[in-house]
Amino acid sequence: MIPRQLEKTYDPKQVEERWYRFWTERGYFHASVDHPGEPYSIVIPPPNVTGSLHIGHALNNSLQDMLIRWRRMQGRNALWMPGMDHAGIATQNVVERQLIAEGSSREALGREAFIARIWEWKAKSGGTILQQLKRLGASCDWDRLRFTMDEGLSKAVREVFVRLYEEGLIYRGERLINWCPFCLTALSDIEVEHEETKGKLYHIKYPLADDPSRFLTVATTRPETMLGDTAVAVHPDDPRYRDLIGRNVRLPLTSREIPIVGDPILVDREFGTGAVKITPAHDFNDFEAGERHHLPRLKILDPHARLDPTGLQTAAVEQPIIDEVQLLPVAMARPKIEHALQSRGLLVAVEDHKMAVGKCYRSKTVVEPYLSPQWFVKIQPLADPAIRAVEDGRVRLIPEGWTNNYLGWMREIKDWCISRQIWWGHQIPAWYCRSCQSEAILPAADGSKSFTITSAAKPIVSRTAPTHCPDCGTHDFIRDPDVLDTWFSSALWPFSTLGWPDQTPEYKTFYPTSTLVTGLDILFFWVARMIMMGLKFTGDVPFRDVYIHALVRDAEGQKMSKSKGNVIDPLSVMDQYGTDALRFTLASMASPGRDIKLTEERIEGYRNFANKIWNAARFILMNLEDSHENAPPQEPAFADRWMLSRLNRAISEVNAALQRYRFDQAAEALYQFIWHEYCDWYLELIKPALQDRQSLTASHTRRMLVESFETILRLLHPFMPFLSEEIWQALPLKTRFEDSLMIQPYPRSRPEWEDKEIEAAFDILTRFTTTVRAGRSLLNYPPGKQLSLYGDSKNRDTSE
RNA sequence: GGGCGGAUAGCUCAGCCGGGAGAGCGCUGCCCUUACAAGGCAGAGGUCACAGGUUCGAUCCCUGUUCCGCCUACCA
Repeated sequence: MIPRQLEKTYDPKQVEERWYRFWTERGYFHASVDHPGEPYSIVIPPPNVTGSLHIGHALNNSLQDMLIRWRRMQGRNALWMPGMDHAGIATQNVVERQLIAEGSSREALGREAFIARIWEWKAKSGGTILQQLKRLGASCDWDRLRFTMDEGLSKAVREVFVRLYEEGLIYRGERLINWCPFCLTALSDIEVEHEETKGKLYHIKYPLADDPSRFLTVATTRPETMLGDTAVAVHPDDPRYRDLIGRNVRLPLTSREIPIVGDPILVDREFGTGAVKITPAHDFNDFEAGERHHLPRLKILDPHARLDPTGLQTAAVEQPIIDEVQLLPVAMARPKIEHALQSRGLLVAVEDHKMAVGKCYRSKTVVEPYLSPQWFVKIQPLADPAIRAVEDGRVRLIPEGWTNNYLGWMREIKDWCISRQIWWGHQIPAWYCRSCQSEAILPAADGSKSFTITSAAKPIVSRTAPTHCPDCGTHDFIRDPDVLDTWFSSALWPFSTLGWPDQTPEYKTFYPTSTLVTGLDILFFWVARMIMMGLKFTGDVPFRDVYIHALVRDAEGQKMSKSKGNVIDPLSVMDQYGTDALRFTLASMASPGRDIKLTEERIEGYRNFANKIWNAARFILMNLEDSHENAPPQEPAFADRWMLSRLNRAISEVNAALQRYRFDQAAEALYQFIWHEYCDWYLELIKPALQDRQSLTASHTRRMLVESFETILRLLHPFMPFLSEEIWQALPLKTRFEDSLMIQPYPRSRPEWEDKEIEAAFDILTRFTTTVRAGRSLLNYPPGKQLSLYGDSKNRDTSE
């Protein structure tokens, strides 16, 4: 049976799929609640159902798999919980685009049929990423695969929503929110990406109502919104304007007069002209100022961010102006307004101005502040415990440098807008009685079947559809059409996937989870909210450690994106260099505090490393005898003792590094030891001893070779699972071990292997011995002190 | 505007508690030495961004400057 004939170069294609199937068929990935080991659990950051594997996923999931495989080999009851996210807007957009290509639309289909269509799509082409994760070697417990729209998870969502509502931590109200005019839905603050943009600052003269010869000049970046102004603010202590407070200005282009108010919060005397227009319905600051001064809110934009004719009428805009700008998108209306002001001599100046423009993180459309009835989570009562949990170390952020970021953000956190005006997602469990709330339920302006539920409507929030109205007893309801922010269900992920709200054995065993591995980009979207929800509903933190890894960038340090054409596709990397090479590369580059600039050369280098190991295996297999080795134990030779001492050091370093999430250091230690110590020196040094195959020395050396190499393979396995398994299976160890490397014990450091004297002697020798060949004669001396290397099986490093 | 991180060999980066300047790739020279040319051996290559300070001694600690990147923010 041995030596086995192996090819000169390692060919991952021959290997990977075979072993992955082997592992799954034997159920090695399955974590049982009955397992005697101490639980170790990780929930996967659920990839979008629309997603396909990009390099960031590859990094994120490789690291998780390393942790899981390491812990599993240590004897822990290791669960890696896999799943997918329904990804509300992203998924809806995908299917909607298909419909449009077919000449249809979601409106034409209607809500139910549209949702059915998405499920259909999901069944057919959703979740390709899961197959790709398998190629990566991910040892997830696939039996437990969850989806955020599962019945179980939906139940958790309803439970949380209803309980928060009943406690007054969820409310509905008309507020100014971030609105995407393309997606036609509300967004939360963190779904808006700010981008520095060159804009203009327009200085506009507003004539005083009682003295048209005098003007107040305001500065604005958005002149078109002036049509919705309901006041002008100045600083109450500003001597230039103090006397004007309380008087009115005539708002140009309209027939309205609006008051001049004093507002020290809104107005910075130094900026612009020291006078600010107030447009409460279309600007966040102005909204708040409007509340302070009890100003009306005039909404002049429609949901598409076009000038709304009805709104303009209400705002008493002059008819010729209405005719000119109605139904124009804001960007097109702006020059018209600018021109109108200019022709009346009211435009004093236009200067360049830098500003941050908010864009939708999905569609990249410019986001509008928009007044509409929405649902909110009152966040402060949830944030406080989440702040404390990090402050007192119950949740540890790694690297800890992010802790301050987290705390800073959490202390400034604002209420979370959780309603979205889309169809795909968890529909809000709120109903309205048609008979007693009829005044608050308005038919939609566009004449469609839909309707608008004003903020005055009184919702009935319930886990299931209500049977009768508690107020009037009738049973004619409409359900709130909104769905929840995708991140609402994600926030429950660590416990909803384990069966909560039921007290399942899985929940009791694996919650709180041990480690969360995530990128910085979703620290606030996701991590912070999981901590808040976890503490609120389970009374415990959702995870102990949060390992935050870097972003993967291209060789120029640019964020990878399809539009830039600079993506490194992990799938083609795996095709070309093998999964193990990719995994090892990502591990080696995962040093904290720096983004990863991935280059193909680096991957190639670790492909070579895999090949090096492969050839070391060939060398060992070529030297083995067909018969079993039955030589009596003998003390190891000088070279053996040196190698064992170094191996022991590598074992310590790898374990310590993994313990601290220093994947880069673990990879470095493995690389150094295996290549430059084990291969470059040890394998060379023992060659003479192997020459006389019949000799006792050769027999002992062979045994030492197999033993040490087997340990190396176990040490390597979390990083290069496929290669290590392939080689391990070829080694003649079956009589002693079970059938897969991945359930073998992970090496632990063995103090009796440490031998500082030998190491020092070796260092001195190699300083004067420039070639391996010369070193050989010196180092292959007979053994010095006795070492019980083989011992009996009890002494193996199998014990926990 | 506030905060964080980075600047070390041609390139990509590592350097944990202050004392040796390192790795991979690339480059040069010699080797198909019976595991591996995706390899071996030998080598060249650095004012550790800049300016001060602390110290017997600074890539490392402190201050400031410059340049990059990221996060965050309502200056109209």
